[in-house]
Amino acid sequence: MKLSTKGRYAVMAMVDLASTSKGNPVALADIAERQEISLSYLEQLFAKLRRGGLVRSVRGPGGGYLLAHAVDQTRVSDIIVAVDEPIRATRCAPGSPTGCRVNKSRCLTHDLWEELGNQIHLYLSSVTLADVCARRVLGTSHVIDHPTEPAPADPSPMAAAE
Amino acid sequence: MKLSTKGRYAVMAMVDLASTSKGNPVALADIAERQEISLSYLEQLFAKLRRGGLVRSVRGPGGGYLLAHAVDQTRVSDIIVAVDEPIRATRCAPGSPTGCRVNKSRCLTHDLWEELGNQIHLYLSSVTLADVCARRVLGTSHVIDHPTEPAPADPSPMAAAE
DNA sequence: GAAAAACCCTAGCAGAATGCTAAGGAACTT
DNA sequence: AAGTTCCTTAGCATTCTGCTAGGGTTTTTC
Repeated sequence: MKLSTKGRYAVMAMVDLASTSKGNPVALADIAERQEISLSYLEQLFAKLRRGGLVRSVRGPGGGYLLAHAVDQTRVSDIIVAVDEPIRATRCAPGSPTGCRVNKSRCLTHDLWEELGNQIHLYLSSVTLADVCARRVLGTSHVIDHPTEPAPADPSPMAAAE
Repeated sequence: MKLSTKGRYAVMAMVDLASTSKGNPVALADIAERQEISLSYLEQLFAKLRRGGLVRSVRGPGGGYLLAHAVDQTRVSDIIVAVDEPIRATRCAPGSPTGCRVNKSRCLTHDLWEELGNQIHLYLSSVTLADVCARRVLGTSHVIDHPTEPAPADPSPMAAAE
């Protein structure tokens, strides 16, 4: 899982598609204009989304793209996974626990990143296109409990993910 | 907040420092060798960590770096925030809700990314250096509840965060 | 059946970021 | 004073991102 801007563009386009299409195909050119994304770039993204089974295409005049599933069945995590290249195993191997054993502490951090990936996926799996369209996204930030003492007061409020 | 490999290197180095130092300064050259990171690159990272108030430095022979706070007071989120440049506001402004109003649906996704950033920060704030050293990282993946129907069975298990 | 509208595919490219090297300096200890 | 370590800046090769260019293929409509 790679959290890049590419995934953000794909989600923006899918939200546009979901909120524009009432069962009719939506032309990429329309999405490109509304979202201010280059048409050719969009075409590349939708090619991946189609291979991932998230959208269906209709060719010819009056054609365009359709959601393959209902809006409440299309999860944000699926979009990002479909669009972003899976992995670039620079140092550690992705899934293998024996992959990185150069040093103990490196393996320790490996566990941390893996769990972080789980957390991110967990959250993005809980949000569907229907949620984003209906603005049902904010307001459920509650603390993830963890087997350690609670952290002190936050000295540096973080910048947003963008 | 930017989740890059730079932050991973910094966390690796800080874990090494935490587990090596018993109140004594640790030379960067030692960390560089153990973690197989270029010394000069490490120096750049630790300059940022020092400016962020996460480590103290001792110059001269026998010198090196010390944690500024106890291991259970140093959170992973602080390390990443200190090392990664804060933001590259390509399209949307980071905190301002009025920043991106080119289109309705773009603002909708903006909320999504902001909440995702909160979730990531929340998790990384809950993990301290002490947790990583003691391998108290895995095993607490529970579902984040969300005001939507539960997603169907997962068709595509995700690759890890690395 | 031709024209037009849309999807489809590949190659490549400018700019930025990443990870790193190089070089020199400043401060501290012995 | 000499050595060890931190500290800073400049620059560079590689990779990724976002995009352009240019060509298809399929389908509908006239």
